[in-house]
Amino acid sequence: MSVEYVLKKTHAPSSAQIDYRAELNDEQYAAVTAKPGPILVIAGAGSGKTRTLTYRVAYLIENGVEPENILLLTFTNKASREMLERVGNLLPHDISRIWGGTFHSVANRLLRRHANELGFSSDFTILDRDDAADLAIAALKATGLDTKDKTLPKGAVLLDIFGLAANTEKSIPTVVTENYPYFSEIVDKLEMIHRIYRDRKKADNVMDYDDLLVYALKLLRDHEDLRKFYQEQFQHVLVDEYQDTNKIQSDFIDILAAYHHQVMAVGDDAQSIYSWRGANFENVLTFPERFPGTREVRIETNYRSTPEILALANYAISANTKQFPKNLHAVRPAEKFSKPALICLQDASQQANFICQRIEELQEEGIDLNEIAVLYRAHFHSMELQMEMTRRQMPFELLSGLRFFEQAHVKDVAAFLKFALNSRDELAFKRIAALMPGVGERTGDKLWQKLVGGAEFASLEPPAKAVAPWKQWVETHKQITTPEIRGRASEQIQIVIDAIYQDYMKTKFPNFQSRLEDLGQLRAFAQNFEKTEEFLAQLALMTNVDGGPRKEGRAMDQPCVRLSTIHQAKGLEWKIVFVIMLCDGLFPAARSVETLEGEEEERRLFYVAVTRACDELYLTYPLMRASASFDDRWQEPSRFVMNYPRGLVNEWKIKSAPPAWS
DNA sequence: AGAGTGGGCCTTTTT
DNA sequence: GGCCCACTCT
Repeated sequence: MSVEYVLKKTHAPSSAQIDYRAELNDEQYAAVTAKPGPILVIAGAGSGKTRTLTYRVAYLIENGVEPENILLLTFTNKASREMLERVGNLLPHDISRIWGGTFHSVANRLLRRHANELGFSSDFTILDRDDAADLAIAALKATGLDTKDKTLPKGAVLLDIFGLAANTEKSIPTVVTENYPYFSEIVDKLEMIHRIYRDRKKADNVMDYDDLLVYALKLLRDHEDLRKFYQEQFQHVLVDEYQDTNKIQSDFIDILAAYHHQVMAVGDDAQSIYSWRGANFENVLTFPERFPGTREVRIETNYRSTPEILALANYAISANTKQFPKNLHAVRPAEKFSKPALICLQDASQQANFICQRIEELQEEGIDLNEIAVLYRAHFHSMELQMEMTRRQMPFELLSGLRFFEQAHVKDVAAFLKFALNSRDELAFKRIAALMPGVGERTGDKLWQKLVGGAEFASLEPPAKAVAPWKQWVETHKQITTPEIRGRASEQIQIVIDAIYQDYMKTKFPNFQSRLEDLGQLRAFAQNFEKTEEFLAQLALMTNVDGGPRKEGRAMDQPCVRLSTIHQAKGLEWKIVFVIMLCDGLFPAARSVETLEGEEEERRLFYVAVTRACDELYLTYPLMRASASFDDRWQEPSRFVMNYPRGLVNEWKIKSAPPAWS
């Protein structure tokens, strides 16, 4: 395949400002300066994956590729922003024209331009998971099925089934057979619910997360002109975390790259942790088949961790049967105190105590709190630790749990804006309606039916109790849809707060002040957008990691410990890492170890966790999980920390604390 | 009939 | 802490 025009020399390479040879190792250099064509980079943990991608982008631009001809796909907005920032620091060029972002945000960008080709209008709104689950249940009800029937799946489960079908591009029956055999009796019903759910979204002009990918791909498949346009535009497609792509994402890449064939896919099969979302690391394996002439580069030098930490990581992952052979080696010298520590505690509160105490000691040694992270399998594993840190006034930031956007008050205010923008948004309408006294699900639905039946919004008749606030809503709605204000999200938010929402909040929430401050931040965030639909889309696609402001009783920018799920920690690193709650059944999760695939994915997750650590790694497990709502339960240590070879870890003895109830 | 409230039960991971 | 269900109140 000849693609001679790609490295056209509009800038002479001699003007290069970057000394690639000096700044990269041989493996990285080979990837960064590879000739045009498909490239597969197998990069181990901590080997400079981000660095390689960043320099590759810089290299392309220095060699005359225009920024808008580059598509850089990542898994999180944070990763995308960091990479683009680093490219910007390397080059004097204007890099804002690079197409960079998550699969979902790039799909969103395409769909905003071309939604009308698909029967949507370009101001469609995006459903978050809760909204989507509600709509799925509404679809179930619409089929006439009995919602009391316990054999029918709940909204979240429906969504999982539909989502897996979308992400793997399989039919509902296939997904049910392969992944949900216990629903095979009701597969017809599931298909019916799915059809209604899909039609409802279209009628309401809303899309769920999976739809962004589904419709973006459909757009390219069904419209030859658009397909050609974007295929020609994206001369270079670069993909981070390729091992976590699923069928629909890899098809999206393949179709966009079908003209230029210039894809750089970077990944590590050992870090594939999203199979439950349809991710299939065999995409890595089959890449060379799909892109003939693929050049393979392996980056196996780890710069991040001490050899002792890496030894543990390599030992842990070696138990997996399904993996590509790799030889990840450390460049850092062995250090005296860098052997991972394994610590057994009585229960979760003693564990929390130990961690806080150790962190305080580290602080005294001069370690910055920003250099410390505590990682766990599931958000609720961090509860006792959060309480202890709060008690000690130790500043921390939560990367897991509810996102900024998912908090009720943020969603409420956003609903006003959504409905103002898209009067077909049923969920937004019903959400606001339900804020009114005496209005619940039934009344909300009746009012919606009247509206759909052609009634004027202003002439709807709510129950007597709700008349006054309803009038206020009508008035507010008028204000935020005037031509001057429509589209200006920040002002709209202020109007909604002043006119109606503030009064509601005072009566509804005990922590009214703090929520009001949240909304102030929401307003500030909204000022970054020129159009309300851009603001709302970004809000829906944003995770709390990506800048959703969160405060746990601390000032902004104050150093703090990070508390994160391992999934959220992917791609990040800290000097000091604690991995907690290493109890069998919690990590690995009980439900995951029923199959070999499940157990191996948990082990990869453990591998990801330990490879986040640069200098010190602490593995802790409580013998008993005590919590307010559960009976105390004895726990077995995680299979991932049992039977280590001698010398791999230091087992710390903690003198037993007085029982929690004394 | 449908909105609001209190008690019991269980907790994966996310764009 | 959150969700669901059953019960009570309007």
